[in-house]
Amino acid sequence: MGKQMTEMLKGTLEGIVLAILSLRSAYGYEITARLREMGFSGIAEGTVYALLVRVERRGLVDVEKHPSEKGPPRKVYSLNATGQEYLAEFWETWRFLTGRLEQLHEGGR
Amino acid sequence: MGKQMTEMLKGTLEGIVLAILSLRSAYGYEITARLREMGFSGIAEGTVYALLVRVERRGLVDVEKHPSEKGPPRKVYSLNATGQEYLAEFWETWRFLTGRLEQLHEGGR
DNA sequence: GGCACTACTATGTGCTACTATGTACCAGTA
DNA sequence: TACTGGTACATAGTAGCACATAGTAGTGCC
Repeated sequence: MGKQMTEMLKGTLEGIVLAILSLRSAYGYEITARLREMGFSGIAEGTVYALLVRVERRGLVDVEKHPSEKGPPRKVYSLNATGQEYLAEFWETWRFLTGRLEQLHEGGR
Repeated sequence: MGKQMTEMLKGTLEGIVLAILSLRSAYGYEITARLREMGFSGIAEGTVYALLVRVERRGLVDVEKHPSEKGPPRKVYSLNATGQEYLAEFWETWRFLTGRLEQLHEGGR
């Protein structure tokens, strides 16, 4: 991963994961895989799990344990009402930022 | 400042400041003021100065001292060739991120 | 038995933005 | 004179995040 991407992901990765969960429930390993499919090839597994622990502790997601055919049981996360509110705020903040940056980028030519 | 914004600015604020400098040279206090005009009302002065020290140390900007009518002399920063390359990378990384997030946002409805 | 894949957990590090505080210089004003 | 407010820069300490690394543990295949 580039250093720029690493820094830029701070703050946004959380929103990305919550957005993924808003589409449908998922477990950690699955989320990591989906991120890779999306092109975030360098995101460390540990990062995703740590993030999930955080959002769980903050009460943004609900958790259920499901047995897995392979390996240890899965912790399936789903976005709850608080999480949805938080995600809405995230999108607002994101829109503000993109607005300013587009402005700057266009001003540059 | 919202907590989300604070985290999201990590990695992007640097790009924003470099983008400002790519339009024209500026000094710290001026940059802070321009950020406030842009709507980033909560960005601390200290943050901007620390950031400028960083980018100077990394050789992304050139510095000149100019006397000021008021207060201590100004340190005027201007983006050099290395900085311009770095900024170009920043825009690429940014475009990648916005692409993925737009995709997610649209998939959400 | 060794390897690859699934699935989660834990520790320590580096980087960044924030808060808070301080220095210093000048202009206006009561 | 003393005080306030604006200009201009600097720094020490804190919190949060992504990373690297390592470990546990089960399954299936050759």
